[in-house]
Amino acid sequence: MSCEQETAQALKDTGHRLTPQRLMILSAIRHAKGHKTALEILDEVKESYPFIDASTIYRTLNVLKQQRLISETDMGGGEDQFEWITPVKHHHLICRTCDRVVLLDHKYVEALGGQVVAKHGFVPDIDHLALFGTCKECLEDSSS
Amino acid sequence: MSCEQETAQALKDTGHRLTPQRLMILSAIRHAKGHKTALEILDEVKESYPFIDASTIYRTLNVLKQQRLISETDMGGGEDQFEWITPVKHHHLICRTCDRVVLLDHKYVEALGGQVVAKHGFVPDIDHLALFGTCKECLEDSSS
DNA sequence: GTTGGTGCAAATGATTTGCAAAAGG
DNA sequence: CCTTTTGCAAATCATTTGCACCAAC
Repeated sequence: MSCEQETAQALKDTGHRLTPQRLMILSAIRHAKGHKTALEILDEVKESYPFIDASTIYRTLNVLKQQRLISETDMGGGEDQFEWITPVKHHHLICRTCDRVVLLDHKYVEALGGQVVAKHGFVPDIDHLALFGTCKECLEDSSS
Repeated sequence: MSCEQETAQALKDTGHRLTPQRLMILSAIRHAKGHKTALEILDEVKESYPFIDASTIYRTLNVLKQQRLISETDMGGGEDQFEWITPVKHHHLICRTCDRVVLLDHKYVEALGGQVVAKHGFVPDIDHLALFGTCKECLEDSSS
């Protein structure tokens, strides 16, 4: 069974329907390199189907989020970022000074997650963490 | 020098002015037990000074955030939470199922921060982290 | 058919902004 | 004085919602 079909089945199993709109939205998110905002997804789907409405995007995104097929992250800057959840997770270090974004390997975050489970029995869904701070370059600039 | 005066000086040093409105907003945040939303702060200040406007709250909050005197956290649910930054930091585990909020000691998060610095030279400002997931109780409920 | 989904338009609600008046230093 | 800050009103802008129609299953 292909990945697409698995997703389709997952939706059906939870009483949801498979519509062309949803398939287009799904495709837009899955084929994105990184994250996309709801409005970016809207624009992309509109290219092949101009009748799509923003409300359909938001409604579908909420369904996918509930199914934990996608993650939603507030990376600062108004619009939330949506991304397909993959087994290989990554996180972001966002510089408050220059807005640079540095990738953070999941293993560091995984360690935190493990401790949270051990200590509190709470299982965190850390699919996509965004940490704000100051990057190496800006630190060097400010100290010089 | 009292804490209040230190704050006042910090603002002055960066070219900001000390107005009664700012002092009231400052007081509302500092005396809050936990976090407060911008509109909650607005309501509180309005009790003693009804002419205060929401825009003043937002503008002041942004100034204080830039000075890193307060932290802003998206804890889900529309409005961001603002909180006075203290040396004793704490974090939250928020259950997606029952909305319960569990406190997380800073030491676990501190370890992650240390690794980020060591690996990337990036200094994260993890003043108030919010992790979403499933709490112990809800996990037990769902498995029974 | 029944239920869930869509498009449209209108509403919502937090946050922002332009501007003239007021006040801090 | 000069510049920042304020209050007010209006504007933004992402997201949500009510509703009639349509489409999955």
